[in-house]
Amino acid sequence: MSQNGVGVDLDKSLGYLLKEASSALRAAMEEVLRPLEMSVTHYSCLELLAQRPGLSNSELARRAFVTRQSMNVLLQTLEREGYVTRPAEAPVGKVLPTRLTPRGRRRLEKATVAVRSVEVRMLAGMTETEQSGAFRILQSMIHSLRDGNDGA
Amino acid sequence: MSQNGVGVDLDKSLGYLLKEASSALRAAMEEVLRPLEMSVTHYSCLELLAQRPGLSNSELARRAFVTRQSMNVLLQTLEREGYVTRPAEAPVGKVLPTRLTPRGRRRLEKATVAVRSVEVRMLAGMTETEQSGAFRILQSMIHSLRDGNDGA
DNA sequence: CAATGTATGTCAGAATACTGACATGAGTCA
DNA sequence: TGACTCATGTCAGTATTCTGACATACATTG
Repeated sequence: MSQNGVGVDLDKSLGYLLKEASSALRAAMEEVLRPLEMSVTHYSCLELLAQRPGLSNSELARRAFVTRQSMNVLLQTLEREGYVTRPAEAPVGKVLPTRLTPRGRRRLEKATVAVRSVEVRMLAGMTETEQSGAFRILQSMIHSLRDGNDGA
Repeated sequence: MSQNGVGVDLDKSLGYLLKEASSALRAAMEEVLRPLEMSVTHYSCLELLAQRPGLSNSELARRAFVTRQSMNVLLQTLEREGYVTRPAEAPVGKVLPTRLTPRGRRRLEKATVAVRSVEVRMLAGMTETEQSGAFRILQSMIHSLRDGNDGA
């Protein structure tokens, strides 16, 4: 109606839709995690550690899409509350491998169930074929975006 | 390798991939906008106003995926710097329709070109069919996630 | 072996976004 | 008309994340 032909056209932009979907997913996760008094970032960190025990602070940060400084303050909190442990001294270099405590594992279990329900809901109405199609397409986007990071 | 069968399996999770893609897109946008001294949120706001002149603060907030309080402080900044204008009094109700100034429009133009190049890069390697497939799939995810927001 | 480059953990301050709260205006309904 | 509900704009305080900076540890290279 009031399009001025500038060219991006948010209604048809895949980038905008990507942001919208990601935002909706985050909101849905926050909603089911709130009763457990856990934030999305907390959950991500614990889930990462369950699947890759011994991950370092920096590695966790990269995989949770935050800076290592942010992850560090999160880990300090989780450590103080007894959900994760880190050795006092680094076995090698400065890298401190982090692990879930039994308490952390218990805390994660409920959250995992809640979050899985969200993912199931998100996938509702999509066939197997569509799901693997979505998988490929998202990977393609990520790859293309990362490529030109330092390109002139 | 060290999968413990918990069930989510981030490597195969569409939710995780969605977050990864969204994060990569945001990083790419930040990179091309940095030389213009503009943040992604600034750009989003201006682009929204270009396509939908007269949008209110609350509407802008919803479409930029931030709270109306955050958008309000952003608008105050943009207004002070002369990129947007709002009437001193609301024509109807409390809603203040916001509009781009010529200066704001000029500022947006360069940013639009930069951001479009990112979107083009993201779409590289995808056929037309894949792009419309991605569009449908993302819309499906959004719809499914919004549905259960007030369920039990 | 020494120099350099890269990656890590961490502290401190700044920027950004959020939650809570309030008053105001419009719509609804009896 | 009056009570009620809802959405908006805005102020204030809180929380979260980021940027900048530093020391340390390993790998590479001459």
